[in-house]
Amino acid sequence: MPEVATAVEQAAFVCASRGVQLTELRRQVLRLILEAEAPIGAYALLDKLRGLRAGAAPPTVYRALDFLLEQGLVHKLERLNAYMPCVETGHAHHDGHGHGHDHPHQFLICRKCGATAEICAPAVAAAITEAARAQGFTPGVATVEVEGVCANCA
Amino acid sequence: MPEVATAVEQAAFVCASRGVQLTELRRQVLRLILEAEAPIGAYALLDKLRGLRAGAAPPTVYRALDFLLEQGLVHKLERLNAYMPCVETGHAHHDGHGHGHDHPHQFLICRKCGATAEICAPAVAAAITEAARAQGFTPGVATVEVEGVCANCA
DNA sequence: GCCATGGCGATACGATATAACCTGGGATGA
DNA sequence: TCATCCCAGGTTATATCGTATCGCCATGGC
Ligand SMILES: [Zn+2]
Ligand SMILES: [Zn+2]
Ligand SMILES: [Zn+2]
Ligand SMILES: [Zn+2]
Repeated sequence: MPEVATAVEQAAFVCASRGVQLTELRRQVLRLILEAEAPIGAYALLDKLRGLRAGAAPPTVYRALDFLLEQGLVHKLERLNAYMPCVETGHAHHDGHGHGHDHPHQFLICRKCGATAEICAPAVAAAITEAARAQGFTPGVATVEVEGVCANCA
Repeated sequence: MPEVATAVEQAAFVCASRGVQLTELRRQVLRLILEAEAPIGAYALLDKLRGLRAGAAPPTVYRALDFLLEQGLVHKLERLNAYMPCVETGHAHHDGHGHGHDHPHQFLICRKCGATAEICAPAVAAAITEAARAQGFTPGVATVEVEGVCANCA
């Protein structure tokens, strides 16, 4: 998977430009998430990580996940308790609505094959903001996860 | 709380009309969820339930929750791993977009006080459906949970 | 050298959720 | 009447998800 290596290098560049360290452990965890074909749970990740680091324990993987989540390199799927890579990583040519870090996003989760796509639909974010404000609510981060059937499985 | 009793009776009516049983256990769990001031976790529910049923165990509460979720009487907040009553229960005079069972809904979760409101914003549902279809994805149930600050806490 | 910081190994624990098995009661139908 | 089935729910154990805490070591100012 050459695109995995590319994504890891982009992540390393992003981290370097922010003055944070993409250490070997974090790199390994990111790579495992990138190699997974669908969102992957923390303990599945731990099993795979043990192939690379004998002594890995839950805090090992959770600390790496915390870092990757903070940096916006991966996302957590709340419905699945699982993690997947952010598709926006390394899109340095983008700007505006927060690409690369804490950007608005939505997920489409296929109930047949489990494939999950991250999309960025400004119209959805705008509708949510408006609906929240209509209730006097000041919106922050919105979790949007849609279960359904993907194009391949239809 | 007279409105709790009313809501339980409405739920009983809805269940009877569907030919399913709102048993004593399910009624107790629904009542505890209705009495909670914010979304309540399964194990907090279990603690309270033990005041009513000495031998209650995790499966006791999870089975009741499964039933109440299936019937659309309560909702699960994925970000919180907690449960709250559906505000639409018993709105028999409503029809159209699925009131009372599997209806589109969104949640506004206050990060200060934890108060959570269920809203129904058709514009949000429409934007999500459109964004999903644009990807060739056939959308089903959408989880929308917005973290932010409520009107009281602003 | 000294100390602050950050990464991470290691143990333990808490919180969330399900699997597997069994019992009893009511409906159904011979 | 009795066999049969389904369903609710009790019981025990286990899987999964996530934190708290301690301590070691390397790095980098001072
Ligand atoms: Zn992203
Ligand atoms: Zn699919
Ligand atoms: Zn509802
Ligand atoms: Zn509030």
